Amino acid sequence: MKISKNLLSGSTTMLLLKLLDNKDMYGYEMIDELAKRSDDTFTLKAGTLYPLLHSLEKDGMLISYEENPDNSRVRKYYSIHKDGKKLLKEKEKEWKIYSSKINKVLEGGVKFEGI
Amino acid sequence: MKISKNLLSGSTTMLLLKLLDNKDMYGYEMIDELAKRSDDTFTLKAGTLYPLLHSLEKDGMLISYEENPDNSRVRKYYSIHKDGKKLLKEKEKEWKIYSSKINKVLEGGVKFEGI
DNA sequence: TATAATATATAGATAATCTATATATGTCAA
DNA sequence: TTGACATATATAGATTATCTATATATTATA
Repeated sequence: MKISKNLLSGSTTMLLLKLLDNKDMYGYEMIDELAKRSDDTFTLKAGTLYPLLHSLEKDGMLISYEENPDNSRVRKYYSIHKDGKKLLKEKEKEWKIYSSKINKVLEGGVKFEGI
Repeated sequence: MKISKNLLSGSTTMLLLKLLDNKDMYGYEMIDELAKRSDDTFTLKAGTLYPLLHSLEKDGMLISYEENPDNSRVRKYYSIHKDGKKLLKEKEKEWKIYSSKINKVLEGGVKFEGI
């Protein structure tokens, strides 16, 4: 099932930060890794990713550096910074609240598991 | 915690259909009921709600009628239609997939409870 | 009678996706 | 070696769902 783009809207930053919380990655790798980890549910477009990475770097959440670890082509790697880790924690907390409240409404006011 | 608007984006239609799946309501009542059921997490603005109701009615998901059951003022009630119920089922299915995949990514690839 | 809450409505702003396009490198088959 | 394709990064403009701001009218309350 294709997930509508506006449902994904708002969680993309959290997902990217989560990927980078595990290890440094370059842009294209993040697209592949996110698709892999989500069983092809989240297939981010390059036109979405790169501007988002630039803005996260501009805001001090990420730091980028160029490298070619396999001696092929130079790739632009991103590393999560201190503020990025803090933002990730906030986004995860927000997600837990948001999803539990959605589930509560769907259950007709009955409290769902978790939270 | 205030939930950022773009995280809510895309689930508003599902939530409104869910409310109307329980009983007919008028616009302002939906805002109150959604806030109540979500512990004030989802506080929809009138400027968001009314255009959305109009578009859902235009698409045949809802039917509206005017009534004043308490003999005070006339209110515009909305009733969920057949296509609206179908759309609600789809949206709920999409939500379950979406949320489980987000949780899977957050758990680092480990499967979460449910789904 | 004035003020606030209720109720509906619409125009325009904002923001996060998307598509489309551009450019360049690396791989592989003909 | 040349062409085609996948990889990789980038940006401009379109789309869309929310928001804010504003308008209008009714009802309740001080």
